[in-house]
Amino acid sequence: MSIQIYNSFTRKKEEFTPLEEGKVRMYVCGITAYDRCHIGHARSAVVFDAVVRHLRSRGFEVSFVRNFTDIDDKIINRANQEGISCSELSEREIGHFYDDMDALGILRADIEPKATEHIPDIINLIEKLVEKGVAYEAGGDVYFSVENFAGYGALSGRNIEEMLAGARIAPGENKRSPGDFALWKAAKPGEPKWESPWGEGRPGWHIECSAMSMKYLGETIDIHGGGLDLIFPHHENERAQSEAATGNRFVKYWMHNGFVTIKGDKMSKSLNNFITIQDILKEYHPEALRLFLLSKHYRSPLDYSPEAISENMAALDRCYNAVSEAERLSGMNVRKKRPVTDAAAEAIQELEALPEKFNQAMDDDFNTAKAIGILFEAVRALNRLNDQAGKKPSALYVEPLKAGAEAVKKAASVLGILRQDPAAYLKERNLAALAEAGLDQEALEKLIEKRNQARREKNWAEADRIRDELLSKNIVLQDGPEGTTWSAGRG
RNA sequence: GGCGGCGUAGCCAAGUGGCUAAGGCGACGGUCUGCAAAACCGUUAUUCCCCGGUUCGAGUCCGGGCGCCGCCUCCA
Repeated sequence: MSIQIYNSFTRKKEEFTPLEEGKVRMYVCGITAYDRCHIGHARSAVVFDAVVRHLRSRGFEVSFVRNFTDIDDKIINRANQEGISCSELSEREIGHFYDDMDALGILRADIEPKATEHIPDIINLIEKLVEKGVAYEAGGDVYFSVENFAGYGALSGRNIEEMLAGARIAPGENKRSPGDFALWKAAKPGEPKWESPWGEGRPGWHIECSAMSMKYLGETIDIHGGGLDLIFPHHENERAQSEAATGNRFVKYWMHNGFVTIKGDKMSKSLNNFITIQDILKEYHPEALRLFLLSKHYRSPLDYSPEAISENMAALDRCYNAVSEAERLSGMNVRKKRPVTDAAAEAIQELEALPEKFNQAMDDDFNTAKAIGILFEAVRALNRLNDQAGKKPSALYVEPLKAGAEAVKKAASVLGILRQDPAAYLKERNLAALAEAGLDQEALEKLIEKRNQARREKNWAEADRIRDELLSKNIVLQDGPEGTTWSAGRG
């Protein structure tokens, strides 16, 4: 069974056949480093992270490039507002980007190039375009002439006439035609600038991705990704520049993720309805955010709400509990070798089928929603196995428990969840809840002992009072055969 | 106006022609427990926005409505 990818260019699912067998060249447009990242950025990052993880788990050698735009109008404006230099601003925001991405468990790209470090490559590419007659210099600017590139608009599904009808030339621009876009912008006073054959200036936005993609991955690459909003004009322009320069196809598969909406509207700076990754992570575990971002197919819109993240937190807890319990049970020293129950045998079979089913879902255009469903079914099977192994211990459960826990963790790792040691995850969560309740472990143990004393005396009212008091502080008590344990609630 | 997408249970969400419409959250019942919690088991959409059509057969294809959203300017 091959991998299918929805190609935005052809608007249908296609069988994925990389240019070179077993290898994948992939480029994803990174951030413009001028502000904190919001959930929309997180979605794009998490989606393409899952793509890379899955391709690698399927045995592909992936060369993954993600750029930083570190010179741009937005950066210049923001730096001026703050009274700092553009490089100070972009360095700071790249630092914030890494803080957020590391927390989310986003793998680093193999190469993470910055526009300002590739000015000579950009200038070379522009020169090539000027030589070929598809770009022209005007007043220190250089523009790409869209009318000289046949097929402009093919990616975004629009034709030149329509676009020209609506487009206008802004004051101060020296374009010949309203559809043309800047490859190089002449320096204005006080702006960062570089020497070029057309005088001092700086690169336009689109050209950097073409230059860096071609430099590190070659003239044609397998996958180029980004948010849906990049299709036009960014990717349309990238494609035009690159193919005009080389005469070859630029990208084999274009992939675009859908937006994060909030109350149904697109999250954006102008509507002022965005929420930053940093803010979410103050409230929620990063893996709960990841699970939420992967809970819907990557091309569909995804509506954000705090409740939605909470729901995923509950599901994540269940997964960690199951794996933790399986690991605990498999570590117990049991000598008896009584055969496993029928229910356990069924659960074992289900767990054995997990990798195949999971891969099938992911192979189908990275259907993470389906894959998560399959993972959760496996978690339920693992719990069933835990149940049986706990009730009637047998040495014959040890291997299936270990294998089951491993299979669940392996599948989860493609989604980038269950990355923590389960016991450590639960402990961390519990200690955080304890701190929030204003208790320390000793005080809690005392309360538990006090309650157990009451229980021995069958003073149920007092026992329940203590339990309810702790519950109101989000500490849940569980009475088991081996005594009373406690854990953080899901509040 | 042009182009594109979406409408599946209380909520979120998979499913694009055919066995019982995945899965999660929530709710309810059972096992366990002093009672609970966790876990497990069971129940929770005779039906997929509406109306027509194609077909032996449609949530899935076609036509027409209604509703929502996005792109067309910087945007993941």
